Amino acid sequence: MTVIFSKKCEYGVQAVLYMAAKDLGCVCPSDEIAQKLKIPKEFISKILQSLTESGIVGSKKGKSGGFMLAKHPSKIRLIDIVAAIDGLDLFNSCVLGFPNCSPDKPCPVHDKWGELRSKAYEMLSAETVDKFKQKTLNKIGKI
Amino acid sequence: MTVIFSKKCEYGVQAVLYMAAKDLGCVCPSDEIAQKLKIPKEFISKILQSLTESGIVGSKKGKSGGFMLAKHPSKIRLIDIVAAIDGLDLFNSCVLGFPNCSPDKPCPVHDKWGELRSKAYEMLSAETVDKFKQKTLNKIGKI
DNA sequence: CTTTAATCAGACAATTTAATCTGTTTTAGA
DNA sequence: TCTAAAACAGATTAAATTGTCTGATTAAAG
Repeated sequence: MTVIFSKKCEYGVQAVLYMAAKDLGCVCPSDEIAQKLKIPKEFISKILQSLTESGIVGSKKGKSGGFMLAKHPSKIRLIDIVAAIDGLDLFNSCVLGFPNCSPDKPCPVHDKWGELRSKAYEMLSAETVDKFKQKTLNKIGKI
Repeated sequence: MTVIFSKKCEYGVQAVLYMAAKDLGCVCPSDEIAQKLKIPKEFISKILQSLTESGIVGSKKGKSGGFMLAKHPSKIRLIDIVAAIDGLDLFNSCVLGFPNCSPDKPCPVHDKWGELRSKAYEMLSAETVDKFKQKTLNKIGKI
């Protein structure tokens, strides 16, 4: 099982961080990304296609084509990738699955969880992919 | 999709909170719990059986039987229920799904996520189900 | 112009998780 | 003792997620 994001989302974030760690505007075929990150190639290809529709990633067809970031890495927040793939329900749904969990009908852990959820949201909103360049390069070298 | 716990785990925590909100030692048939919490009855029955094996819940067979807490509510932590159903991998797995994520091979967000994960673990370890009695009663009244 | 390597599109298969079904055993109470 | 209501056990189905396959389209390069 995954931690909080779907597999699609995990792989999507990995791929965007990977592209952000390369030279600006660099074109990456999905096969390269799949190999470097050990992700099934057809799967990451599909995910990158959906990120293309979301405007986070760009694509170039044909020989020597591939994917590239559609924006400057400093303009891509982690939350943008999550929102594009998994959506933001995660940050509005009840952590215990109670129906109609809301401030006026709070579940028992509403407040305790709310704090953590806000911190997570803030972190993902504050961090842009350019900030992870060095850490991503380190990690990729060790996969 | 669920937030972080599986549906089984969400329902398991709900059911234990429900029992903790009732009188001490009170016997609850799974049908009652299913109706009050709007959970499929065969499903919650299975979940309660597994919590019985884990020693968190006790059971009484036959007519006027049902489930009851096997320990005093002040001795049941939220993390105990999570551990029994979903396990604790959640708190050791890479949030981005990178292979071999560890302090010496950290993923790009290892530190940022680590803080949040620790806080979540601490909260679930600190909170025992007796503390949610009033909030649970409030919520159940509004489902 | 042909070949090659890429995205793209959509169907399909496999796996995991969630939920249901069928039946057995147990026990309180009439 | 009989019946009803419950846990218990195991098989099965359904749904969602993950992963694969086939083929079409596109474009660079020889």
